Order: sequence, then C-alpha cells, then structure tokens
Amino acid sequence: MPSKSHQQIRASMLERIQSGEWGLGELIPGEVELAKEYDCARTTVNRALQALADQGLLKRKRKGGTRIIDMPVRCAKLEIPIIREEIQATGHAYQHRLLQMKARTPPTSVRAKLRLADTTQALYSETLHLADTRPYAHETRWLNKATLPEIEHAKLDEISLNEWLVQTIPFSNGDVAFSAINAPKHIAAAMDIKEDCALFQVERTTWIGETFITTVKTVYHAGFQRYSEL
Amino acid sequence: MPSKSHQQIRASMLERIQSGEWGLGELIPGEVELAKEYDCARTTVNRALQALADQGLLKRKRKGGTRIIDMPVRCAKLEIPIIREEIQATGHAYQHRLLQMKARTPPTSVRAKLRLADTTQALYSETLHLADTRPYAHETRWLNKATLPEIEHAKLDEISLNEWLVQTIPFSNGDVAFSAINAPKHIAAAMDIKEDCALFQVERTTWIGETFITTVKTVYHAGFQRYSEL
DNA sequence: TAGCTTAATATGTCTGTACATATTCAGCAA
DNA sequence: TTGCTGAATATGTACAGACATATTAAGCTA
Repeated sequence: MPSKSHQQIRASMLERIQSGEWGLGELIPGEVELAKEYDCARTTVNRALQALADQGLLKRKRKGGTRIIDMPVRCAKLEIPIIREEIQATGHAYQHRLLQMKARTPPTSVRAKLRLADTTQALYSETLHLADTRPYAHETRWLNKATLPEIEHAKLDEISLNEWLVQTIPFSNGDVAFSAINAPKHIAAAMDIKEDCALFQVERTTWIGETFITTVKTVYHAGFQRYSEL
Repeated sequence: MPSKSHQQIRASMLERIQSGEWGLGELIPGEVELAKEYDCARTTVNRALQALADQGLLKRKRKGGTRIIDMPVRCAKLEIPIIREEIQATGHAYQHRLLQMKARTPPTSVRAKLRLADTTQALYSETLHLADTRPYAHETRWLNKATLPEIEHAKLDEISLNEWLVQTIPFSNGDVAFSAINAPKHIAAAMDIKEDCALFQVERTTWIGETFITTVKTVYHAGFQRYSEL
C-alpha cells in the first residue's frame, strides 16, 4: 500500500479502524513500521496519526505505542453563528429591535457569572431578532459596563449589540450551555407565541483573561434546531 | 522574541491577535519573516499557523498570505457521552429499562432518514435511563434490522442498546440535531413529569458508508444542560 | 520480595532542504 | 480597455536526521 501524503494515509488508517482490522482497544503498529509499510517518512505517518488522535479515535503514549480508543466519545462541533448571518443565509431579511437597555444591579446568579461585587451595576438589555418580521430569537444580556466604556458611542440602532461585541472584542474566551425552557411570560409576549412553549436556549458567558465581559441568554423560536455532523 | 516550540509560538501569536496587535481582517507577516523573528525553522511557524487556522482564527491562502478572520464564527465542541458514563461520572447509580422493542414499519420521516424502502420493517425500541431510580433520559430508537442481524444475540437486559451499538459499530458517521420539545404524553408518563414540560432533545442518525444503521431521539430530564467551553 | 536504577523504546518535536501548488500581478497583445 | 500569459510568491507538503521525553521493562540490590 504505497500511498503517500498524510491525507491518504489518514484515510487508509481510518478505514482499517472502521473495518475492524484494528479492533477496539488494540495496539497498532509503531510509526517506523507503518512508515515502512506506506513507504514514506516517519514524519508523515506521525502527522496522520496525530490527526486521528486529535479526532479522538486514537490514544497515543510515549513508549506505550498507539491504541484504538475503547469507547470513543462522540463529539459534535457546533457552530454558533451571528444571528444576522444565520438569518440572511436562509434568504430572509434581518431586523432587530432593542426592547430594553438600562443600568441595573444584577441578580446574584449573574453577579457570580460576571464576578461582580454586590454594589456594582451592569448594563442590562433585551433584544429581539426578526427574520422577515417574524420573531427569530430573543436575547437577554448583562454586560460588565466597567470594562467597556466605548459602549456609549456605539450606534446600537444600526448594529446589534451582539455584533458590536464581536467586532470590538473578537477573540474572547467563554463557555456555553444548551438547554430547553418553557417560554416565560415576557418572552412569549415579545415573540408572539404561547406561554410555556418549549424553546431552545443557549447561555453564553465570555471573558478575556480575568476580565468578565458579558453573559447572554439567547432563546430561539419554537421548532428551532441546531444541526451538526459527527 | 526567541521562543521555540510550536506551542509557545502559537500562544504568542494568539496573544498578538487578542491584544489587537494584529487587527481584524489584517494581513500578518509571512512564514519566513515570522520564522526569522521567532528564530526557528519555517516548518515550526507553519505548524503554529495551521493550528490557529484550524481553530478558525486565521485564513490562509497560497500567495495571498495569512489573514485574521473578519468575523470569527464561534465553535463549541460538544461531547456526547454514553448516558451510563455520564450518570456514573456524577456519582449516581445507573439503571435502564427497555420499555418496548418490536419490529414495525416505520413512519415516512424515519424511512427517509434510514433510506428504507416502503415495505421494509425496522426495529423500534424505547428505553428509559435512570440515575438512582430517577428518570434521566428517554430514548426512542429505530434500527435498520437488515444490517445488524447480530442484534438477536445481544443481552439487552445487561447492556443498553445504546452501548451495545457503540461496541459493535464504534466508528460510524452521523449527524446530530439539538432542539427543545414539549414533553409528549407517553414520555411525560414514562419520565414522571408534567405534560408539556420543556425538554432538551438530541436527534442522532448514524451510518457507515452507504448503509444506514440507526436513528435515535434522546430526550433528557427537565432542567438538563449540555455544557461546553468555547 | 520490595524498591531502586538503568537501558530500551515509541512517540514528540525541531531543523533544513526540496519541491508542489495555488494565486496574484505585471506585462503584453488584441 | 479587456483579456491572456507567464513569472513571482506565499503557503502546502514531504523527507531524512537528530535529539527530547515519557514510560515501560529488565536487572540489580537490600
């Protein structure tokens, strides 16, 4: 099997795993041997194996060799696009309405997430995103005002707060949680749906270094699905 | 900045991006120049840059050079563990009940997903997963019987169908969709919750090559969250 | 036998070189 | 101006060799 290129080698190895030639938990041949078999440099085999290991199919250990994972954990790579782009990608017109925006003392749960002292105020906002005048998603956001004084000058009627943040603080860290909620009264009203309707919710908190920026709950319209390949 | 190692270089570059030294959409220096700056081989710089590009922060083009992404798309890498392991990881006892299992002609929507002819039957099953006797998740599964004759010999009282599949067909392809549903009557009954309660639902379809294996809807208990870092 | 030391070994990584390939851009021709 | 052609260029990839590092296994010692 004299295929070159890490891509081909990787594909070939994947096949050997899927076909069962290399069984679950089994030790596979070392890099030197595989390099001989594929007639290429060890570097190339290494690259292919590392890729498969990143993907979660292999576990590699110095001296221990390379092993097929026993019980592979399936991973879904979910993209979380900007809502405007998501809507426009389906060919609909995008629109957003800033429903509320004011400084407030946040509740305890939010203070914890943003690492704020009891006394500090934060900027609270509610935004409705529309696709062709139909409600698409509802955002509830808390923003650590102290870290973002520029917010005062942003033209939030032209660009959504969401998008302004992406442009201003593009590469922050963060975490996400996905869940389902029964539509609370004020969201049901804003989105023009039945109360208690099941909605898909994404909660996100972002920070840079030790500085917490914002935490946001996005609730999507009824029937919304987030899709991904495995 | 004479740091070696692709990891350190990568970290240093990430910092330069986050700090704004390399701004949005901007063209960054070429590999040769960076190699000189970091005092290492071009190969090493290449490795660091490729990693950042995989992560979605950079866009690289031959001759065009390397550019910071304009509007980075956030990606969440979601792990979808085996329910037994998920429950046991929190220190609870795992248990499962096979509520139903029989051959049936699936509805159109399922036939489409599994690429089955109109006449073919498929194996239908409902399973309840429990954490310390409390309902944790409810699974509705359709299985392409023709491709898995071994299923007859599996001891499905000892091991869940879910887990049996992972062991038997470990490295299949698939897709997932996440959504929210109002608990339908039979699930509400099985899980001992109020009807119409909002539940988190994961739909998964898996196949190998052209052969469709199974499609499953997993509905988690009320309040369930799937968490991930960005 | 238990515990330590040491050698063997498989992967991890860096280097420098060479060639491949896609894309841009300048220069030339219609 | 428009359209084509070919050179320049930045990334993509492969190779061989070397050294680093973690981990295992074997051998030695008390």
